[in-house]
Amino acid sequence: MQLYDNGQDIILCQVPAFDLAQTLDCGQAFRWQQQPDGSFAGVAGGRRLHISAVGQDITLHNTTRQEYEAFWRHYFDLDRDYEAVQRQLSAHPVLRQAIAFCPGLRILNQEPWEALCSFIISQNNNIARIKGIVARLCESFGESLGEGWYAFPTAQRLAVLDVEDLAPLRCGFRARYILDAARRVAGGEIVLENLPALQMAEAQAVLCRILGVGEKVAQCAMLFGQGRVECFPRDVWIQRACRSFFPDGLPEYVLPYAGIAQQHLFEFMRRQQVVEV
DNA sequence: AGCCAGGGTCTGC
DNA sequence: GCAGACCATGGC
Repeated sequence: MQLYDNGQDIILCQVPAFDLAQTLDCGQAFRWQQQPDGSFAGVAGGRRLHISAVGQDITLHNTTRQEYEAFWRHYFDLDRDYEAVQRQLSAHPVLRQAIAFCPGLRILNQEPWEALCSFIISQNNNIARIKGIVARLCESFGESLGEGWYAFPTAQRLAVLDVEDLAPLRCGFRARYILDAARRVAGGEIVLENLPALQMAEAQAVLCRILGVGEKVAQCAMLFGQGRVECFPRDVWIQRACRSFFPDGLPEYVLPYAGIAQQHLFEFMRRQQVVEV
């Protein structure tokens, strides 16, 4: 994969397995907006980015080589061999179909707090509405990045708020969940950065101390916010997929990358309206 | 109008 | 351990 730096943009040539829409609009992140020309604009890690693609050539606009190396390279998971992972998962016929359906889907390495908070908001909710709530959360309490863009608010900022302060978000019963999470993280009771060192069950138990965090939200927080690609969050779509296609559980060879398989299945099920057996 | 959405909590057996 | 009510909100 060749990299060019023209002084304004970073250009990545022939990036394997990277489709912007499949990756940024698949329900794993909620802050990317597709532009009329098909490119995407958004914020991650307190940084604004505009990203576009021509074929497999990807351009990161208005960023630097340093920012790319320090952040975006890992955020877009560019050091993982997705073709090898996809080959391994494709041993199962349904996964082969699901991967063929969105072969350019990557799992983003989002910030731990943003992932946790976003998926607390996701519970018993739909993606369009999650995006709206997250947008209002950032506009209300995130640091301004100029021109109407805002960082995701820190746990410290949210921890001092009260339920009434979150009323404009219209997030319903989730308001007190957000505040409970923010207070535990800001107070140091839960150090998200330390969780990857724990066994998965142990890390999950820590996350589940937060009000409104159960197994599914914890698995999402670890998959999307802590690089744990073996996590397998089971939402209603994945439950249906498992009932239909994996009644005896996932095959052994899927387990190390169950989270990647999961995201392909999620898109395959919800976008294709796959009928249950 | 009723059902569903990237679920979880609380109560009661 | 497990079922069932309940939780806010909005799109269909």
